[in-house]
Amino acid sequence: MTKQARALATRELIIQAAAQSFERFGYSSTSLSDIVAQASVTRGALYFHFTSKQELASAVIEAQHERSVAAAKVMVEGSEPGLESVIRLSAEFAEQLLTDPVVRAGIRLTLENGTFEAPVPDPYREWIRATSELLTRAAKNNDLRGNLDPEAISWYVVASFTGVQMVSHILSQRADLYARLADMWDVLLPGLVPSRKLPHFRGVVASCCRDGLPGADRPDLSATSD
Amino acid sequence: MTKQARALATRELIIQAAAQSFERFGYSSTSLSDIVAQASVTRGALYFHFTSKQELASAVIEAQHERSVAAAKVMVEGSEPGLESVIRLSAEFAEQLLTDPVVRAGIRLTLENGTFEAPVPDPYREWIRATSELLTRAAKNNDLRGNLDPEAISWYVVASFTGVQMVSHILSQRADLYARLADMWDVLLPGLVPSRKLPHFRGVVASCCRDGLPGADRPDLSATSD
Amino acid sequence: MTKQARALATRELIIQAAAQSFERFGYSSTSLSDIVAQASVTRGALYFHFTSKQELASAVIEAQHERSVAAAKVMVEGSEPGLESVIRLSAEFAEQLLTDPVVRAGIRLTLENGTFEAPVPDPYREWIRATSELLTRAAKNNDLRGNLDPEAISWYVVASFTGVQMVSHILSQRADLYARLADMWDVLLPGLVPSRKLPHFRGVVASCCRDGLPGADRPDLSATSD
Amino acid sequence: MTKQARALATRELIIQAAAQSFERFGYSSTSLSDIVAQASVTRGALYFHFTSKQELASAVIEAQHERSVAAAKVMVEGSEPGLESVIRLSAEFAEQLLTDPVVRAGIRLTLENGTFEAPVPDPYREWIRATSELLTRAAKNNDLRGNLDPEAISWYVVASFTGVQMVSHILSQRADLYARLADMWDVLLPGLVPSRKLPHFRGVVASCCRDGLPGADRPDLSATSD
DNA sequence: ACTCCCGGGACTGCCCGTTCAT
DNA sequence: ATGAACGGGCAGTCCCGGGAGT
Repeated sequence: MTKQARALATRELIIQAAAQSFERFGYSSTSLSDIVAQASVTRGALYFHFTSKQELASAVIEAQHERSVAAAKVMVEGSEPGLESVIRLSAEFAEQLLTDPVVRAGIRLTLENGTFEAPVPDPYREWIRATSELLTRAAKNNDLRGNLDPEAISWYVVASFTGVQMVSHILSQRADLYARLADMWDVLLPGLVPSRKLPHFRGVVASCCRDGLPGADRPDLSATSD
Repeated sequence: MTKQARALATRELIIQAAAQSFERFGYSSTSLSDIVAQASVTRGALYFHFTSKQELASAVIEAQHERSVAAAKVMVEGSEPGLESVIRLSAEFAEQLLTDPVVRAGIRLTLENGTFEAPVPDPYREWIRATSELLTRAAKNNDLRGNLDPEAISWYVVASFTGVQMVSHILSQRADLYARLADMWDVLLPGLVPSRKLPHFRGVVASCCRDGLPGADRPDLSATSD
Repeated sequence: MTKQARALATRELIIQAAAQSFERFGYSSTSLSDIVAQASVTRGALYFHFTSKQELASAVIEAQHERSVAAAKVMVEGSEPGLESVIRLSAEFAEQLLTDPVVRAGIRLTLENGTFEAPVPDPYREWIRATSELLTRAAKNNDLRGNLDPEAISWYVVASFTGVQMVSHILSQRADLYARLADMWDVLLPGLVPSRKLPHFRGVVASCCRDGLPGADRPDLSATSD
Repeated sequence: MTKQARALATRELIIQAAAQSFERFGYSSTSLSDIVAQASVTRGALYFHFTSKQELASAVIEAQHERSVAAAKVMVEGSEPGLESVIRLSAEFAEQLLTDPVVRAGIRLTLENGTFEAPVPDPYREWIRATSELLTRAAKNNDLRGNLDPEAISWYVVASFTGVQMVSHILSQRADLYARLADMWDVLLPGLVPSRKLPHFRGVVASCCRDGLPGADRPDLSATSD
């Protein structure tokens, strides 16, 4: 029992260390030496828990997958009105990205997908599905303008969030993620909700995404990039 | 002269071959062996034109950068109203992504950025700047709802396009890119333009993004990913 | 008692499994993982019985050694005329090779000897000695032509059998071993025994080595080897 | 040209070094580090000439194969009577084994065959074929007793030589190889040739195999092996 | 001016034989 | 007799120069 607990801890330690390296360097630029050094374990220990680098990467992805869909599940099973949930969910993902290296690594690994031949679970389908569910609920609640297709919007909301997060990553290491997320909803909401409910949802966005964060300025465009 | 022409052709050939490999495998999983095999040149030839793998990757990025900003420049220097230009520009980028391996490779390499220590030009700032320019023009033209900040919208439009392109890549190898891009504008436009002009811009989107494309269906969400 | 019996059974099981791997892959290409998988025991169990891979290999060799000298001992202590015994002994060895993986593994490990620094018992001296003993008896029985040196013949008979067995192994996986062994005696006997006794010994060979075996054809030489 | 000569020399150097290690340790106990150290070349040089350890081993085997069949070919194409050629051939092989590490390594690698999945050329078929050719000639020359089957004898002669060489290797590191080879023919000839020609062939054997060699004594059997 | 053969090392991912606490 | 961890070493192969050749 004690043994197994310790083994599990080691396993978790390795995943954490791997996540940090994968996040920084990507899959193939990360060497197992990096990981074992980070985790302060020996190669043998690593090999005991994961028989290949590939398997280790998959474990990281799986861990991220779990956490992400867990957050979505909480929302879907909750009783909050649909659109509020979607907004909160986007903020929740933002927080995961900012606080959890495993999530960041998982996202990066998923995007580098081409490297893997083995099909790894990609979270995008799940996110779109969850969002779709919530937006359907919102439509029943009359929180969505008529003539909008919940499925099309769901796909786009997920893609949009993905882009916001990535560009924020590239241009500011995600320092301005919350602010950019708020901008995203500012632009989106008027097209999504009936005018009379706009103030309400603006409030929801404000409560989720504007918790007195630093780095809210958009990047200075006058600086050339090279 | 003949020699130099031939040399230039070889250089271009190598860049093409490199782009194809970089696109598929990413920077560090691509070996120079892959590239020389693809291009049917010897290692020596490659080494003559590019003194390192790093430099070769930079050349690919630079080539993509050139093509992308060239497209933007055409729009900025054109006389077409601002918002139309932004829409057309997004379609133009979509086409580049679908037809030009160098562009796809450049995008991927830019995203993998962490791998490089050398600063490579990132195109996002340029795109945001160009978009901002165009949207300011649109505002003067009264094509934008009042109270909208062109800068915030520009940032978001670029990020949004990035996300659309990436998620389309992940879920359908970009087969449905045009359709998803049209969906994006469908969601965005109502929040951006005065109601009376909405039909007009819907038409612009339709003319750019709906050229009878296959693969327009959104992915089947009922299929689990693993 | 029960415990010890079980322990002994485990030990034997491991030796069997090890023999099968050693026979197929040789000493150093065989991994302990192979063996523990084959034997369905844990690494720990293996290390309880044998403190090193080396020792395990030695145990296999020892087991083979035992069985081989046991057969020889039976003959030496028996009362059958000398040359008959030698012939029967060769057939007995052939059967051991065909039926007992431990014997095959032991032979292979002995030949790879260079790998070991520790001196392992080699059975060749014993076999030569036993044969020598039996042939001396045959000489006293006037079954050997005059002027033959029993020692020289013994050495050669053992070497000859070794070669027959090995070439049969290489060219037919030992499928034609009995037939080739009969051929060997066919060639040897005329030089060894007085002419008048030749028919008798031919009969002995026939009774030992021609039990209606398949695969008796010599290999097709017209087929090139590559 | 100069370059190519240098390259060829390097290649040969590597094969020599590999042969020495393979001979001593066998295929899988030999590490590439051993070989590059022996040859004083870098791994890069080795990798340029041979893309895998397997391929290097095959090159060694091939080199040995060449030399062995070359010797056989000389005999087959010569005009000497058949049986004399066979005897001389056996002596020639003995000399190759004693003087040429590549031959010794090739033999060892061929025997360890099980390790390789790729079919490597085995020389045994060729040797049997050549011997068969020569013995058929001998039969026509009335140097063979009637009723003997040249094919059966050929197979056996090759196997017998193999065994002699191996047991000599095991028991004396081949120090007594010539002497044991002479013993072999001493035992074999009476059964092979007509009595009246026996003295002649005894002379042939003597001229080939008794060049004043050390280590001619048979091993001391009284010493136990462990 | 340009191409390429040949070689140089430094890693990488893998996996092996072993031990220690339980 | 087990599960977990230990290090070291394996084969492979990568990215890169230097010098001859065209």
